[in-house]
Amino acid sequence: MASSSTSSSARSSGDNRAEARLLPSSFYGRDTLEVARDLLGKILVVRAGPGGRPLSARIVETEAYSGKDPASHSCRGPTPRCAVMFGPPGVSYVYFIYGMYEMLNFVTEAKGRAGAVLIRAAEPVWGSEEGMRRRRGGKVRHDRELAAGPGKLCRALGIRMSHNGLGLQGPELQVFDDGCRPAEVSVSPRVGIREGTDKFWRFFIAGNPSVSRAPQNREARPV
DNA sequence: CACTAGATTTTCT
DNA sequence: GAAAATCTAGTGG
Repeated sequence: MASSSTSSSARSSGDNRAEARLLPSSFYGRDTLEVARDLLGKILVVRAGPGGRPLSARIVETEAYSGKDPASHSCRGPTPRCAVMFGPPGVSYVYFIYGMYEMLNFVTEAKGRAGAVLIRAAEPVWGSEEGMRRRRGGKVRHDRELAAGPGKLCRALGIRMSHNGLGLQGPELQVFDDGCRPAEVSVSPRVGIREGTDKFWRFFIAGNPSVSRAPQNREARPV
């Protein structure tokens, strides 16, 4: 592998035409709904540690959670679990749920305002054979299913509670813009919540095979 | 295809 | 003590 890990460029997929640009923290310090939509098509890179082999995947499905919305962990103020949502943007928020699964979020909004985007699904770009498939237990038929859901995504990429509060500028976590723009974006109610179901705050790339198969897909509409 | 139950732990009431 | 921003395997039509 070539040197210069300090460069903001990165070869990500088989598409080397465009030079990938590391997203600055100002990208995240905006309205949560805008960040959730704009994250579609971006490349997430996860490194297990210094010298660890990177895994990368293109984000294809997100959800917005912010402020006092009853569906958001932030709705009752900065509890120990969700305190990071109130901190500076461009940081990871990882929490554990259902006794089994980690969930990966990116903190949004200016410091002091609570917001986060749940990364619900991604399309493997690099490392699916060596890393992701092994982490998923080897019983996944197609690459497109490796990270087609928030729990699956964390399993495939090796995201654990130790990733909570890490900056998205690296070295463990990075998000790149490689110039790709989703052809068509759809919205729907968020998945797995009981309150706030009236809001269409789930975003996904229409027709992408790595989008999770959620009941909400029936209610989806183009944006 | 639709629906159900079970796994299993952190957080808050 | 109950619910939770989930997934899988199983049943039945």
